[in-house]
Order: sequence, then structure tokens, then C-alpha cells
Amino acid sequence: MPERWTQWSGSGTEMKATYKDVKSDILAKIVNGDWAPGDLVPNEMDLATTYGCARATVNRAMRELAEDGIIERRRKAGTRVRMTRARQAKFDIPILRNEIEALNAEYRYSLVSSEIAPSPDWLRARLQLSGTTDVLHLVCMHYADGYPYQYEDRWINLDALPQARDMDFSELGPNEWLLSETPFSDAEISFSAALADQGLTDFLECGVGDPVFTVERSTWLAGQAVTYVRMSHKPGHRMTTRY
Amino acid sequence: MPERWTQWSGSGTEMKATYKDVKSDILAKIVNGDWAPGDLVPNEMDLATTYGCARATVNRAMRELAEDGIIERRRKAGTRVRMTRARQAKFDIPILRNEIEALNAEYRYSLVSSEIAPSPDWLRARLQLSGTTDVLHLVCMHYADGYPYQYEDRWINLDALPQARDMDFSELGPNEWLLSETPFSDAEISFSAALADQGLTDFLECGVGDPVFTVERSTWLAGQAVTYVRMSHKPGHRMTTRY
DNA sequence: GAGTGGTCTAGACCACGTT
DNA sequence: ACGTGGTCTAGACCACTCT
Repeated sequence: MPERWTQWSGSGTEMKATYKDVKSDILAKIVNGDWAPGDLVPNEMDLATTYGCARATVNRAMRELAEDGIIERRRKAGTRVRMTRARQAKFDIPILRNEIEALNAEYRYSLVSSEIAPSPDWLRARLQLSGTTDVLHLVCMHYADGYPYQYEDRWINLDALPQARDMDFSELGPNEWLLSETPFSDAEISFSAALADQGLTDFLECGVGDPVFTVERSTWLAGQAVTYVRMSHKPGHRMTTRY
Repeated sequence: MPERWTQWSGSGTEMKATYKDVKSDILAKIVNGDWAPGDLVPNEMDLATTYGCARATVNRAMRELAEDGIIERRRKAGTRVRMTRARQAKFDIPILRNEIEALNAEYRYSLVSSEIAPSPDWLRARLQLSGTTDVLHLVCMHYADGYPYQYEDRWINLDALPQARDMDFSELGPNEWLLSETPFSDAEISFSAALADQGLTDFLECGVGDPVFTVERSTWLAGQAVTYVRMSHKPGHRMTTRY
């Protein structure tokens, strides 16, 4: 019984390879260096024969490896091990309430200010707004066990969400409300470091000049700008993920 | 000719739906609010009938929607529209050289220092190293058009990569070398904001107390710690993505 | 032109989890 | 027990792109 594909749990038995078997076996070959970056991988029909499964099974394994950035596929040219692995990190952006409660801390929300005004120029530019539109400007604080956790500076396009004009955000945070209003959207998110200015220090209970991890997010729904938010985190905040 | 699934490019023709048709049509229903968060979505067999395609085609569409965090699937319980969309952002972590050259800037690398020493305690803890191991400590600078772009503080586990002991990193940066040595790995990455200290200001040509966007990454290969790196970026640096 | 991946089918069996 | 999604098959046709 020829076994060209070593080390998978079913080797030595009569079991057929699943797409996960194929995927992890090929991944192992690449990790071990049997197949080096740039190398041509056998085509799907040959691999199907090797693993004793249908071509569709191999196809799924290879498709996922390609999605993971491990290999590169092109019709006719075949499949190659990527020269430099595409390193991509995926962050889950949780609802703040859930993030804080996951830390076994008590979540508290507080509305600092709320006002309606014509959109300032910098916001029009950032959200690609055309003409004059009224926006709702909200400032909110989020606390974990009573300690400041995040300062939220949010602007909502009232043309896109007129129902926000009469909403009362003193109890429900705009983030959770927006999630219930807009089930899906495109977004641009960016991370940076900023200094705590006088306005921030009062709310985050930190010193002027402390470094503040900042997340900005702009959101569109069906091509129309919905909201821009700048979230400033307490000193020492980290955002972590594995990949 | 019944058309239960409105608005896809092939509607009104005799064409059969592809998995992309099914995916985008279902997504449209969710965006429009036809199917609200929490709603039960028809099962795969019914959808296959509706769209006039095989169940496998519907399955692929639904599987991808689940991967994208739009819906939630459970055997027997069926498929539901997610209550709160899982917001996840995917960042591409490019090779620094490519990132800088994509900005039409000239990339330059410089080795600041290189020394071999026993692993300090904090590093052993962070990388879960057992016992005493020698590590290679490198400090490097990366420039774009001659301006400081990133300060790299890297530690390499010489037990995992003994060949690094004799490498000359004065020309080739450790990042690019590691990528060619380890085609695949697990990693933990985290973002935070820090203050420029005296050591950083000289290299980044900034002032003491400037906010510095910091990325840290720890890497493992087959369960063994390979490297830890802290990358400090020039003031004003942003990391952006869409999702 | 020809080889490769991309997709679809109609059917089948299985794993899981709700009932 | 039974309904749902998860996966596999053997075959087919198509789309891309390299030579």
C-alpha cells in the first residue's frame, strides 16, 4: 500500500482523506520545507489520486489554503507555494459591552454631550459628503468597573439616519443602537497613537501627554456615509489577536 | 415564471444561479431588512428549489456568508441572521520594504546593533521559553526616502534558529530573512500606543514624549518560540483597512 | 491549443443537536 | 427520532491563460 502522504491521523488505515486531512497534510509539507516557497504543487487530479479522494475534495483544501495566503493558484499555470507568506491578521471588533463583560467587569455607559449641527468641513471630507448635511455629534464614556475604559466621539449623518435626530442616547449607546439599525455596512478602520489633550484627561482620568491608543471608524451603508467615530482608550490599552 | 428572488443580474433569464448569485441575493435580503437579525433563514433544500440550483451551490453560498460573520449556522437548529454582525477587520501585514515602495518611496535598511546574550526574564515569560536559552538581540532602522519610518527591536531564539547565530544582518533585515527561513508560523500580534523615550527619539528623529504607534509580534513554529519583535513607528503613523 | 483551476450537479451518507 | 447542515463523489462543462 503506497503511502506518499505521510503523517495524517488516518495513515495506515483504509480511511479516505477528508478535505481537512488533505489541507493539513499539504500544510505540513510546506512547513517542513518539503515544498519550498515558489515550488509548483501537483495539480488537483494528481493530488486526488495520491490521497485517494475526489478532485472536489482536493479543490476545497487548496481553495482554503489559498484563502489563508499559503499558496497561490492560477489557471493553467498551476499552484505554487507563496514566496512570502501573506501575513494577515484578523481582528474581531466586539461590542464594547461584551468586551468589558468578558473581562468580568461591570459595564457602564454615560452620555456626555449631544448636539445637532451642520457637518464641519473635515468631516465632510472624511466621509465624502456632498453638500450641507446636519450631523448629530455625540460624546460618550464607557467604564469598566467604574474606571474609564473608552472615550467615544461620534458623528452621525442625519441624512442617512434621520431617525437618530429624535433618539435618546442617554441610556442606550449609539454603537449598540446603530448595530440594530444597520445590519450590514462597509467600513474603514484605522489605528494610531495620539496624546491625551486637556479634553481627554478629564474623562479618561489620565495625565496630559499620556499616550492614547486610538481607533477611528467610518461606516457606509449602500454607498452613503452613516457615521464616523473616534475611540480613545485608557492608557496602556492593547489590542491583541492571533493568526 | 415565478421569481421569488428579486434583483440579481440574471433574473428574468433562464440562467441558473451561481453560488455568487445566491450569496449576493441573500446578502441583499439581509441588508434590505427583508430578513432581520435573529430571523430563521430557509433551509438549504428549500433555497436550492427557490434558486433552481443544487444544494451544494446553496451550501457554498451559505458557508461563505457564515465565514463572513453575516449568518450563524447550527445543525438541526437551522440558519439565522446574526443578531449583531460580527465585525472583524482583516489587516494585511506587508513586508516593510513593499509597504514603503508602494508609497513610491525609497526603502533603506540599517542595522543598529547586534548581540548575543542569555534570554532576559521578561522575554522568557512572553515567549514561554523553558530553561536558559541564548537569544540574538537586534536593533534595526527602516527608512522611507531617508526619513525614519520604523524602529525594530527584535529578539531571536537561537535554540529554534541556530543558523541565525552566524548570519550577517547588516545588509538583509531579519524580517525578510525570517520569512525565507520559516514559511509558516503561528503568531500573536498586538497594537498599542507608547511614548517615545530617549532611546527612540534619536532614531525616529522625534521629541521625547511623542506618541508612538507600536506593534508587537511573537512567533512560534511548531510550538517552539522563534522570535519576538517590537516595532515603533514614526509619529503620526496610521494603520488602515477596509472591511 | 491545451492544461489548469473554478464551478455545478444529483445523489448519498454522516454528525450533530434539538426535540 | 429526526431535521439540519457538513461533507464526499464521479462526472461534467466552463474560463482563464500560458505556450
